[in-house]
Amino acid sequence: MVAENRETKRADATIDTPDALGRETYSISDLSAEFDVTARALRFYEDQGLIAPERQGLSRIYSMRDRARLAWILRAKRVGFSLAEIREMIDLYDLNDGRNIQRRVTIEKCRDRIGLLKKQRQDLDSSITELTEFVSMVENVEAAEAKAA
Amino acid sequence: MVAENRETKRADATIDTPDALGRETYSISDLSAEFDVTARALRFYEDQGLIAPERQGLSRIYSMRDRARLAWILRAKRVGFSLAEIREMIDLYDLNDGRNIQRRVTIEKCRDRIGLLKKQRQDLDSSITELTEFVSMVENVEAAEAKAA
DNA sequence: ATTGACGTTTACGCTAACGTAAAGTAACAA
DNA sequence: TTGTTACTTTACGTTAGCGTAAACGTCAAT
Repeated sequence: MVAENRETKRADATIDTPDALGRETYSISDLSAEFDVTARALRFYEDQGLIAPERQGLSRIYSMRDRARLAWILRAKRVGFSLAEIREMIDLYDLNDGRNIQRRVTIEKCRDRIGLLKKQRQDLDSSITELTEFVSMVENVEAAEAKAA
Repeated sequence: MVAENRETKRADATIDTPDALGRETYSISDLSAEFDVTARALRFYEDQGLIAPERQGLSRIYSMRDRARLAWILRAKRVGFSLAEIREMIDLYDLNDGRNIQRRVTIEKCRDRIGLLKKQRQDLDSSITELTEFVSMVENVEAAEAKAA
């Protein structure tokens, strides 16, 4: 909408990242630029019931809440949740606002996920150390060869 | 091959997890049981060049090294690597054994991945705290309602 | 008035990572 | 000999997560 709001594109915008210009609404290309996802993806998320921006005619108008939710969605994606799972979680949050849900189920589902995530963190740590060690190994070989020359 | 080696199935077998019985070779169903993946998956990984067990006739015979490699592959999968990426990494390791590669490229690729992994770890931490907080919130609401009754 | 930038919907296409028969081989047991 | 069990190959099917036209609306600027 506004022509030049090119505030340096960043793929790492999170839920804690406020819009530098403090606007109240965003177009689809605003958000797709800011979060570095395609408009197609955003429409797809809407199809899947993950987000529901208002409309002005046909055009989508994203609120700040929508923007925060998108950030949340993308982070969930990055840690390996499927879109279906993400929608489930969103439903849990929402339903819990309305407090008409069996909480036991909610809690157990969450606990399971937390367990999985912690496992995943271990794997991640192992991979990081392993890759790091590999790199330094390669570097050492390099140093040794330089000395031999 | 051996009928009853049912050493309690565990999905968390890792590269550091030695076989409780210290065998030297494994059948495809041994490994698929131990790591809780299907035989189909193992054959698929072979198709993709991730692993290459020996043969006895047609049957696949997995060595301890193959088993370790599989554990490694599965861990890489759990942290979000695609099979193609995993094969690349394996190639890096292998080629570096033979030391006929441009190490600079290798190192930079690894550094990039490490960066990604660290980012992923942050996201993971955020998600864990967030989910944990959500759970305790739900529990508190529950407690409050119990008091109100 | 037409061009261009931005938006829309509908709908078919594509890749990854297997699932799932179908059909056969090889060894061992009753 | 006839099963049963464990293994094989070939090959088509499936799901997720979008990509990619096609075909059209809307507004501002030239």
